[in-house]
Amino acid sequence: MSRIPLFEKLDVAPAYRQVADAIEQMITAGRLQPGEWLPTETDLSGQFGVNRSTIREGIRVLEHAGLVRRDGKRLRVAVPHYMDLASRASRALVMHQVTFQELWEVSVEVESMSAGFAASRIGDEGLAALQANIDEMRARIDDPDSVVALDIEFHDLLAEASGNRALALAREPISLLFHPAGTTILPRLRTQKRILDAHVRILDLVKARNVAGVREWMERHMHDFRRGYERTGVSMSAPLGSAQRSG
Amino acid sequence: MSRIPLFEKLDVAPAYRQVADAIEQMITAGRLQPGEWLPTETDLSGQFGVNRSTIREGIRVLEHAGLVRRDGKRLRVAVPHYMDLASRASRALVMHQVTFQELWEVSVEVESMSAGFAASRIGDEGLAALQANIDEMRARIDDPDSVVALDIEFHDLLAEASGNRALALAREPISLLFHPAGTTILPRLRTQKRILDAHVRILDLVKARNVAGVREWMERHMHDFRRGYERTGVSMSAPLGSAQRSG
DNA sequence: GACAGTCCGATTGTCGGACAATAAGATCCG
DNA sequence: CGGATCTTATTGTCCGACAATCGGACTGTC
Repeated sequence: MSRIPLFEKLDVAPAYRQVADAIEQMITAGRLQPGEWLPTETDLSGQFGVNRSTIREGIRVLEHAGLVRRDGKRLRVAVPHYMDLASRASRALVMHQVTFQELWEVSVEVESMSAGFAASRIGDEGLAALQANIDEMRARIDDPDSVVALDIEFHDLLAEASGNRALALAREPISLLFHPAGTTILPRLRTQKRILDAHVRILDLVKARNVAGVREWMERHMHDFRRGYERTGVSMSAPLGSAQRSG
Repeated sequence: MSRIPLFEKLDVAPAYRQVADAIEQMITAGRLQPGEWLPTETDLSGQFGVNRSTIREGIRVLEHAGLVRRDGKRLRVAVPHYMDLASRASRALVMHQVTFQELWEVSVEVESMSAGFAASRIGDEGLAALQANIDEMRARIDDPDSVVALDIEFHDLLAEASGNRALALAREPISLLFHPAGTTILPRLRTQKRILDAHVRILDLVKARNVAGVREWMERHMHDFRRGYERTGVSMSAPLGSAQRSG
């Protein structure tokens, strides 16, 4: 059945894809700097020698990939922010029927890592932001939705303060998926106070630059979350999204 | 200047985006199952009441996002594989001028995690694949390019064997960026033998289901890599991609 | 019956031209 | 000089068209 291929599979990419690839390469090669204006569609149509419709199809791709952004009417080159990718990544995870077990396993260590780096590198603004987050959570302690949102924000702030963008990128899709999980758990269990206490403690340890301590407490905090999840009765090994339909 | 807004900012998204969103939502809501055929462009054009060109622009977006795939001529719904996203994620990292330091920091723990899970869950096929990888590396030990590729494959295999897709997704963009790093290091340092030995050892520990041991060795292996990188003289805190232009 | 060759319809990829809406730039006016 | 007005460039969308190509039916041969 499978012979040694004599010829390479010749790839005749449609024109719109070639257009997208060409522009993309131009950008990644640095010949089009972020912030620069992209030529107009008519212009590109002339340069590539293809119809404007074809150009448009190509541009749509780049636009959605976050490589070019619409500023007013015209297009300019942009650096894609992770967030654009994260949402698609988490959708992929849901479609692959990833379980909460998998999600949580990774999160324990990733959040611990993130908190650890933050403890060693955080600056004054970072500390202030975390403090503000805690204050607000204390004020809204009775509103489960707010608490969930602030909980996630707390972790996001830590990740930001970690000063490691590779880490931020890696954890973002996972973080996104914790939101629906949180909203299903909290209202049922009313463990808001417990979350707040953990955050206070973690912030204290971050302030003290206690890397080992903050990592330990973060792990404890995550285990807490897991226990909460289990107590709702939703199976840890059920695919995500089965219990969490976000409207 | 800024009054209390009387009306919400009504979001008049262009038609092609509405088309893309509508189809995307149809898919994520499960009303279009993966594998199903998508209606033809003319058909969609009729259903949405917009021109076919507009439909096409919308479809391009989904296609590039990996949500629909071209099977022969027509389009069918697909589950996006991480790999589609990973390449874009790593490009984002490069454009954000992430440093090797950041990359490595995360990798130490992520690879350790991945190896640890693999040790506790790997099956016979997984072990066989790792063994095959090692055998091949031994055979090609004198070809630096092959060794780099096999090195990365070894780590990818471990991640796959970890049985955690969230982890696989998170580490993939990082893994991709290690490839150029590896190709710059290895030919200069000739540490192929050292890599091979580490892999052998790691596989042994995985076989022995020794989670703690495998994690420790993986960390050692990663520190080795870091030392190699440092010895090339390239700064750990220089942005990725400055030294590593992949043709 | 298996197989290759041929024909036909459906579908995509691409094209050219067109027009309304609107943002950006230029111009005029106080 | 600042603000209102006019122009122009550019995008978003449409229409209609055609060649290329794929899938499937149909046919003839062995």
